[in-house]
Parts: sequence; C-alpha cells; structure tokens
Amino acid sequence: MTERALSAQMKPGRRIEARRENEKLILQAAEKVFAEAGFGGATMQLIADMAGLPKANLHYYFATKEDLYRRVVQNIFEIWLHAADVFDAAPGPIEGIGAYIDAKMEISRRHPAGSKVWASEVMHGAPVIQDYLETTLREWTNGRAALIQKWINDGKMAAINPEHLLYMLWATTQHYADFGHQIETLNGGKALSERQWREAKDSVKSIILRGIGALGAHDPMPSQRR
Amino acid sequence: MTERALSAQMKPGRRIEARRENEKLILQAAEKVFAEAGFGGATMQLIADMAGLPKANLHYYFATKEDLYRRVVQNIFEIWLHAADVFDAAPGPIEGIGAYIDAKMEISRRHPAGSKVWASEVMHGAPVIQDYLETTLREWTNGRAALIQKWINDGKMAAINPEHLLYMLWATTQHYADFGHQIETLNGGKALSERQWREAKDSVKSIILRGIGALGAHDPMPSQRR
DNA sequence: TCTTGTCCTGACCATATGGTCAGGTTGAAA
DNA sequence: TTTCAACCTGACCATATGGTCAGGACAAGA
Repeated sequence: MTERALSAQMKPGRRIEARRENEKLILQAAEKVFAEAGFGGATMQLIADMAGLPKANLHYYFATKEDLYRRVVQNIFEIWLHAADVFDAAPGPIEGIGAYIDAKMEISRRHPAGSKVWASEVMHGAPVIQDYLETTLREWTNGRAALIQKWINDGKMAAINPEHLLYMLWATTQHYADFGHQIETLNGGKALSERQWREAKDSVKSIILRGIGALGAHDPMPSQRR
Repeated sequence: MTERALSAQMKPGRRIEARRENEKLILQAAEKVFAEAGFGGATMQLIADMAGLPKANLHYYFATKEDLYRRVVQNIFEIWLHAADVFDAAPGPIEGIGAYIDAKMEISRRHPAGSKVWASEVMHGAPVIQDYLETTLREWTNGRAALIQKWINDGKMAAINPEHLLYMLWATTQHYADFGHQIETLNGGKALSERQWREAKDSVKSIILRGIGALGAHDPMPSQRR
C-alpha cells in the first residue's frame, strides 16, 4: 500500500498540509480584500500581504486574479445555498421561513465579507457566475417558490407572490452584511451587540411572518430556541 | 444692466449652456460606469468614451477621478433623501410607509445605476461619504424613528423596533435596483414588466404594512392611485 | 543517500491608467 | 474689431499592477 492519501491514521503529510493551509490563507485574505475594495480595487499585492505570502506565491496557487476571485465567489455561493436546507424539511412557513431567516442572518453576521463579494458580483452583472444564476439558483428558486405556493394552497399563509417574498427575504437578511457599515454608523459606530442581533432577527421574523399571514396579529413569536 | 445671467428671456449663453450640458453628460456616463465596474474597475477613458468627450476634457471639469465619483455619490444621496418627504406629512403608517415604499421602489426603477453606486460606496466602508452618514443620515434616521415611535404610541401600528423597520424598508426597496440583474435572470432574462413592478410594490407594501400591524389581516390594500 | 517533482520567490516585464501640460480655439465683453 | 479668459485636447509621463520566469529549496519515495 504505497497509496499515501488514505492511510488509516490520516497523517496529512507536510506537503499537502501546507498546501491546504496556504490555500485557505489566500482565500480568506482574498475574500476580505475583494469585499473591501471590489474586484477592480483589489490588488494581488494587498491580498498577498494580508495572507503573509509573497505575491508570486499567490500565482502559484491561483493562476490569475480572476481565478482567485471565482473561487471566493463560489465558496460563498455554496454557503448561501446550504442555508436553505432548513427550508425544505419544515412543515409550514412559521418554521421554514423563520429558520431560513435565522440562517441567513447568521451568515450575514459570520460571513459579512463573503456576502459583500457576492453582492458586488451580482451588482456588476454577475460576470463570473452568470451560469450559476441561470441554472442552480433558478432551480433553487423555483423549488422554494413551489413550496411556498403549496403552503398558500394549504391555507397556511396568505396568497403572497412567492418570488417577491423570496426577494424580500434575501434583501432583508443580506442587508445586515452588505450595509453593515451603515448600520454600525447609525448605531453610534459600534457593531451590533448580541442583544441587538437577536432584536434584528426577531424584528425581521415578526414583520415577515405576520406580513404573510402565517402568524396572527396577536400570536406570540415562537422563539428560535428555548 | 450688463449682468447677463438673469436677463428676462433667460437665454443661457452658449458657454454656460455647454458647460451644464457637458457636466451632465459626464455625470451620467460616470454613474453608469461606476455602477457597472465599481470605483476601482471604472476608468476615466471608459467614462470619457461613454460621454463622447476626450479624456483630458473630463479632467478639465473634474480634477480627479475621486472628485467625479464624489459628485455622483452626492447626487444619488440627494435623491435618496428627498424620497422621504412623503414620509413626514402622512397621518399614519399606511400612508407614510406606503408612500415611502412607492417612492423608493420608483427610485430603484428609475435610477438603478445610482442605487448601485450608493450600495457600492457603503459596502466599501463609505470612504467618501462617511461624514454624511454620521450627520445627515443619522439625523434623518432619528427623525423618522421618532415618527414611527409616535405612531406606535398612538396605537396605529404594532410595537416594532423603528430602526430595524427602516433597515427593512431600505433593504427591500433597494434590492430591486442592486440585485436587479439577479431578479432579471430569474425572470427569464427579461426586465420586470409594468405589471410585475406593480406586483412587486404591492407585495412589499402588503407584507410590511400587515407585518407591522398597520393593516388588518383582511383589510384591503389601499392602492397607490385609482 | 540519491533523485525527482513539487513548492517557493526575488527580480523583472509589458501594459494600463490617472493625471499633466503646452498650445490652440472660441465665445463674449468692451 | 480687439482682447482675453474660459475652454478644449493630443501627446506625454510616472506609476501601479497583473503576470512571468529562472533558479533555488525541500519533502518524500526509492
């Protein structure tokens, strides 16, 4: 058994361990720089400095700036998509949409840079992930829209246009990442506290769930966890 | 009366007319290019070409790329702020917030490029309009939040956190500009039709107004105009 | 230990870009 | 008609940036 990769004790070997490490370092730095400066404003030198590697080394791992950028965008798209897993298993809009809002708010909180890169990419006409929009995202959207329509038919919520409801969910949750700087400024220059994040989530869930008639005007808001 | 500027028949004079014309041409082109490419990705040459002027001429009107950019951002901020005029005179949330949503949706529709530039600026940490955020926008926000709080106290809507409600309004309405490309792609590659825009506005208003308890679950949605 | 292919990097290059400027043009005041 | 300041622009420059490459270092299999 000279096959090294799958040895039982899983000792990675310095070589591939370093590779993994460096790739991760570069991707993290790239995400941050792309988020802060945009694709055009980001420089390989800046990313290199932030990653603590010589610039030429970046080009060893990622042939071009665009390749690196593409990887960053794909990574966040992956995260984005998986946030929807909670959506499907749910018996109704209160659980499904509620959990989806929680998940997406958490992404905005934990991956603000990724969210910004994604927003930037779409705003500029999706030059590198247009095909994903037309395939994966379209299917995803159609599937969720159908589920929402089913909830409507079952009388679990009011007759809302499912697409526009989805846009509203995306818009509202991503706003806390993309416009985080504005929110922070209006919050006296301080990042939202734990309590404020909870308040944000509750506000969003409360307005939307009541707004789509899934929650009666005087029903209590079911907490995320108790 | 050698004072030329204010002659009764208001003949502008070729000189200043041309100046106004060129400035407008440049600003329009710049808005578009900045929106499509971001500050870093935009080039003076591209803006010049789109405006149909030699590059050196841009620098006659705007000393630096940053000056030009700043003007573009300030312009959209102005439009943005004035959308709120409808907010104040309103007797309650149905009229006030309803009209505000209409106004901001209309901005997203008519000035998508400006909206994107604004979004980009904020996303990148507001390098050029930070002071506006801290002064004008903060005052604006506090004023509207107070008004919303008053509506709550008067029993005209549920006890919602006013700031988060405002964020939601901004997020949802701007989404139709900033993520217009995504929406268009999901719409089969076609821009939203007149009917779809109306549907979007109605969906947003319906969900939010019901969500904040300003509209009973079965009240009809008051139309914008009839 | 020897060999080899992967990994790493300082130095370098071609190009693109923001910005300048000298010199020409032109509208309009006198 | 004269004058002149505002306006315009082709040509140019300094710099920044994405990307290349030759040659060295090093892990790991034989």
